[in-house]
Amino acid sequence: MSRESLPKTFDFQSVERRLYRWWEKNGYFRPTNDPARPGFDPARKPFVIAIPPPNVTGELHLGHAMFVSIEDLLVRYHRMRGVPTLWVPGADHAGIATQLQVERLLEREGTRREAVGREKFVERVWEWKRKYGGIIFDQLRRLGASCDWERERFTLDEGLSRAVREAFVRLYEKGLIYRGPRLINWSPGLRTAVSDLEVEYSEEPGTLYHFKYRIKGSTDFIPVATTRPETILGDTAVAVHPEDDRYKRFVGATALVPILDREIPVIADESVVREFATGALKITPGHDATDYAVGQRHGLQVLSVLDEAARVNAHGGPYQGLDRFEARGRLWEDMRHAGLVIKEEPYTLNIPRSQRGGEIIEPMISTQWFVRIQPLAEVALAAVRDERIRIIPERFEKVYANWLENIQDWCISRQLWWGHRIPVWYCPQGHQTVTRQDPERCSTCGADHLEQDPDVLDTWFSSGLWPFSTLGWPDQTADLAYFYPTSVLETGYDILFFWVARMIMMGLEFTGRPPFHTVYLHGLVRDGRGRKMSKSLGNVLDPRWVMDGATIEQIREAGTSQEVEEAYPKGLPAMGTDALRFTLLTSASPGNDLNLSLDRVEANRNFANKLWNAGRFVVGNLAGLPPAGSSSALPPTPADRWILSRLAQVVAEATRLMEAYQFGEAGRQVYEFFWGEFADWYLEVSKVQMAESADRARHTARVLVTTLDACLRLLHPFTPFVTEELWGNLRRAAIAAGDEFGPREGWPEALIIAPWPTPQHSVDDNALADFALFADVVRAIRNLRTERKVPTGSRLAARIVAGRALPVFEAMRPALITLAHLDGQRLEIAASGQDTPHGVPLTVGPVEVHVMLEAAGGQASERPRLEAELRDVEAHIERLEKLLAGDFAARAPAAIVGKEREKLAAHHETRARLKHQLGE
RNA sequence: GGGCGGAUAGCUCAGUUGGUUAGAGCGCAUCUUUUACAAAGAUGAGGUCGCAGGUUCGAGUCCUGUUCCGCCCACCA
Repeated sequence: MSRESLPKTFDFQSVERRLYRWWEKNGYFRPTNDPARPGFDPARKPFVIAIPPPNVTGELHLGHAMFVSIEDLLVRYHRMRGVPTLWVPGADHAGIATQLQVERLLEREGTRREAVGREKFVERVWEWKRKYGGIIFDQLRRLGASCDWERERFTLDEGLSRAVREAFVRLYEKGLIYRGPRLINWSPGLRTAVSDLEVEYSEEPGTLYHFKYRIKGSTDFIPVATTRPETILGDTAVAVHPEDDRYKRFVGATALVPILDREIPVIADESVVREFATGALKITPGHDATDYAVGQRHGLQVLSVLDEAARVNAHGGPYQGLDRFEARGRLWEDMRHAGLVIKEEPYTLNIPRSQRGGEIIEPMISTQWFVRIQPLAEVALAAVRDERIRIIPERFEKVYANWLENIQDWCISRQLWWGHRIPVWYCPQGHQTVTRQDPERCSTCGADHLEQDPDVLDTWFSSGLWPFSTLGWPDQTADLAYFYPTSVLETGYDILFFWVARMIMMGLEFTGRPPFHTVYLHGLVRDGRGRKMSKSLGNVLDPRWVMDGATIEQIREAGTSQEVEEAYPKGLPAMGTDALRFTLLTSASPGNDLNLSLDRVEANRNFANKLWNAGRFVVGNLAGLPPAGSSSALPPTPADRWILSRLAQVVAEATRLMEAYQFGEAGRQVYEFFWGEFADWYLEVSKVQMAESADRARHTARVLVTTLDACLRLLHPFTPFVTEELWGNLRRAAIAAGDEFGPREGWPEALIIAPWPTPQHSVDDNALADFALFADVVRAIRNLRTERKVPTGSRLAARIVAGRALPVFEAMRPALITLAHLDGQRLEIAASGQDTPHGVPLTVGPVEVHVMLEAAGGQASERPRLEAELRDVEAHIERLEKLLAGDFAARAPAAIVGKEREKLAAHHETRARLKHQLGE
């Protein structure tokens, strides 16, 4: 009956949502040991992951699919190992990204944020967040993320805002936060400062402008080159190398800024590269980082010539009000007329662009808040160096160290409205008041007219607190005491500096402990040809299409590449969450980018279906099982011993690999075992065994249940849905079939909380060898059938000279007949051959097989094949004998040498067989 | 300029303490719709593991050099 109740293909579409709701409703995502609940045991060590909080503006993409797959795998694995497990979900308010969304909304309404006003605007953003902020969580659920949703957090919620405030005040009080004018990266479009990390440099063709810097009171000039002529307006020195014979006589002279005729000094500085361009350098401390450093060394004036929209300001004289690029052109033309232009040459520029939107960033002097990062960086560096934190893959430890060793102070203020307002108040005297509670009066002079700093904090400031702020910090909550530090921090290597390093710094600073002991970094998901997925390339693959399918119209509408269209002209078939997860988990290795191929996802969809059907077979057989006969104690068959030995090996190996963070290999091993050994071989043999007798059937069913159950458990962290659904059916069928089919400790209520398997049987090496030989014989006969084009339906007679493997072949006789399509009436199995060999001779190691092909050619035609085999074997023998005669036998480990000796012995045996068959 | 990664079958990729006949999926060829599964089964073809040296009894795996591709960091205008 249940055979009929299970559909032929796995209908993941309907199953996935149902199971997720069921898991969540039953509370399986909550930690089994919870400080808030009765029976709490503080001594049990939990496994904890803080989710990398997606942006509230987020749309599900393959990066999410990747992190959910890996983190959910870890979480499910530890949960099954019986460890109290917590995965804290949440979202990031994502300052700029979210503010832009709402600004765009206002634009459509025909207004702007400045017109709406700060308070109203922020309210609009909250409104927007309430409306769309939850969508990303539904999408994470779709991927199977088993987070504890009752602990969901948001970087801008009340508790986390308090944490941010506390962190800021503490750093301020320690003198690690300061405010001041510095050269920072300015985004003229967004009108805010951004951090060094938010700037990307892109090589672009441009021009190097050569011109004359006139010397005051002389007709002499110094030739200077620049890529940005408009910055001439802000020059406050001309620098030459102190030992440059061409120019050193000018040092100390006064130069005249072109057009403006402002007087500036000529200085000498070692940093000037004599060989580059003209060998003389104009210094613009107000708009160039290098020049800023030179200016600091020489006490030069710092002149800002651009306003916040990157237009020339009053210092620019006649160019005031012009956009920087327009000013560039005008100034250069004016200089040409003034005879100051030498030449223009094509030059490749390294242009700083905003990571968001790509607009050109202008280095500018601006008063901002900074974190003095050195002391924090040193502690963070030590934590990795002394292995309190381990990074996987290891090579990123060097990248991490290199960054922290050369780190610059962190600009944390942003001129935005959406975010954590900087908790600093100014009185009319300009005193700063920084407190945990909003102050009434100035802490210095007592003035009661205070104004709060208008800026907000960099989003990463709050994310840096994430592992502990989500657990209640700064309050010493029970959650914080029990679940902190977290265990593994898993994320993409692209935010190692942005997020991981800052969490480590902040965690150590505020809690005195590393926020996690392991950092696992995954690579970026790229398209099938290795390109970054981007809207402009039109190669973005939406994970929802992969899971649920997409029509060709949907794909075209999203502007996805030809590639997908060509491969799937009728649209993408639905392939399910499990297939996507398994693909991401098994085809990627840590820290390496993955070119996702849809073929692979499809193959794994087929794997899910394979699981489903093999499971269906086992479940169906349980339902139709005959009642037990008189003698229920039967010895296991060679096939039973083999599969249970292999299962024990696979369980041990998969567990070892999971512990070693080699998830992909663990998944692949179980895949190979399930499909290539259990389904392809044991299942086929089991059909024969089930038909033998009632007792044998029940016995075989137990092996089937044991193996399937273990495989489903091993695979559950990878493919949670198909395994849970199947396991539920298996459980029901097994319970109905009798106690003997259950695990000794009974069936748990759900796979998600079932214990991770441990090896239940010892590995029987003889059983492994016996079955390998059996399978080789079957393959050899099948091969012959194909080679000789024997019709599928016809059965062949055969004679097998099994030697010492006789008992195995006798025991496997019925399976041999079925799998090799032999004629049972005319199959002879003997220990040794007495007669002249007849039929087509095959040699499988120590076993000699003669297959009777009535219609086929004579025995003579077999000579070439047998001779070829003999040559092959003799080559092996020669190689091995040479190997064993050399230093190898003396120097290699005994076990390795022994293995080679065994191989040699087997080859000798084969050679004897072949010679015998050739009549020698 | 410094650092890192990749280069393995036609394609996409595995291959973690070096073990001697290198694996998978897709694709390809031939056969099969046999009651778990055609999203399948059976059989097969296909690789001097980028190149050159070295260490070792033994190298895809370790070392050195080198070529191509990609990434990160960096104050030569």
